[in-house]
Amino acid sequence: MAKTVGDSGRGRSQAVHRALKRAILDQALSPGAKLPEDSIGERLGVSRTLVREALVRLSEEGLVDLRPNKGATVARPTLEEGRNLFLTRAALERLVVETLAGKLTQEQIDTLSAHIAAEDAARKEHATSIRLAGEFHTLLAQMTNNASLIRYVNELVARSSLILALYGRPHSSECAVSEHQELLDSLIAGKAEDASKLMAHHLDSITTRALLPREEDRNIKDVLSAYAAAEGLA
Amino acid sequence: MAKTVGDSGRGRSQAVHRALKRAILDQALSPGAKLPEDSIGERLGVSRTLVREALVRLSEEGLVDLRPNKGATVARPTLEEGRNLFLTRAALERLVVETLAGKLTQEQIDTLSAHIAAEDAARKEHATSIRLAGEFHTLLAQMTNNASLIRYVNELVARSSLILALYGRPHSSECAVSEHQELLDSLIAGKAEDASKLMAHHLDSITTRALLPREEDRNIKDVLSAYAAAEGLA
DNA sequence: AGCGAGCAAATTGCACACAAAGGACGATCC
DNA sequence: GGATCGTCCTTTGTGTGCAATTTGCTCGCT
Repeated sequence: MAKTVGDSGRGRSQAVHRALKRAILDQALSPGAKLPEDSIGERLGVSRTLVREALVRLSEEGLVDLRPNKGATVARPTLEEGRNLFLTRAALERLVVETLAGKLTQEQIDTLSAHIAAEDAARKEHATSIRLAGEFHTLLAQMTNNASLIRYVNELVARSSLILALYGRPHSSECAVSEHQELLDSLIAGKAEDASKLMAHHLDSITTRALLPREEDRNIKDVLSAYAAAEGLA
Repeated sequence: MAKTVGDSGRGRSQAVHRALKRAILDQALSPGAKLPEDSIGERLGVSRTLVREALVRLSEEGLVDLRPNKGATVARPTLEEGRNLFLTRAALERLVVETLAGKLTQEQIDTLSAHIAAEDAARKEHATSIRLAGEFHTLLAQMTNNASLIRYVNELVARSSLILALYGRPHSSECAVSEHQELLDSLIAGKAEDASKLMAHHLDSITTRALLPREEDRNIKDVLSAYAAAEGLA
């Protein structure tokens, strides 16, 4: 394990954190997967101490579930949580666009345009395209210079990947590229209202069109309660 | 500092976390204060390991600054960050009231009314009154059943205490009790628009009326650069 | 005096060791 | 045959030791 001095500007636990985060977002580790401290540490060449620290951080970010004495697993949000999450996202991203409308510098505009082009180019590769779509949103957030806003949007976008991984329709293009373009146009034009509406619609359409329940995890309780009722139980 | 076995459903690091959080919010530890792992652990009767874990959590919550090799200090947000934070809060709490408008159960209404009464009663005690005012907002968030929303509002409310501790006008009543009452009335009446506006105004008035710069920490760099220029340095 | 090298104290970074909890498996007892 | 209990094994919880880094201070040099 390369331990070249500059491993990171900072402690190695950050490196572990990033590695795991990346793995999760890439779906190399799928929701529900166990994350034993030992094996991870071994694999990454660090002690459990550091892995543990990274796991704590990830759990604070909502990417990992940490259950006492039972260890860590990749988070497995419910569909309900997913919907709520997108609601929260909408609230925050609304603030993003309101802040940005009419205030983008040329440089920022270029950055965003380039990104949209990249999204368009990568349209075929499902995985890449999801990642890029997310990045567009974090990119926007970044431009607000509002630290807490940036942090939360980043976090929610990351978690959205999990949601989509679990409940996303197989081949839907979750973030229509054209919608990003329209949004950008509104922002440039300084039409805060329009941009706001577009963003709201954009996110809303994900929950209504792209998310759908999976058979295999209709809540066990729900399933059982139906059967229970049929049998006059509970 | 009760340390009775049942400390919490969970590990003792949670207890440490809560203890520190409480201490910070009570301003027993003021912004900028050093938080050495050793002394804290000693004082709380746990090892550095647990303290460390708690500190990591607190830093994720933004209550503590964690700098590599330099240890932890109670966070010291800038005024600018403070303003942005309230902007973010407004965006989220807007969602809270929109979600809740016209949907409160009688029980919830009672809870909120009782809380407002308590706020009114404690109006004299500055510290208590700040805490209660914050709790009103977290209470509202709680009622949305939206996990991420709840988490973020809690976090932001907590951080708001820090901001107010640093930049709050000495004797301003940061959250006018009457405003909470009005807000509740609108929510009960199901007037989402009104409630939304009230909340926005409520939070906005804090930033415009209650926050003011402090002399002693005009950004050190700014201050110094002025002096440096005067002296022909840098 | 002023300045910097270098030493010493305090603190963090990290790994490891041991204790305890949870779970799997098999023996035992109705 | 099935349920229950006990034992072993795996994984987590927590304390402690040692290395590394930072910081402040002293001392000698200019």
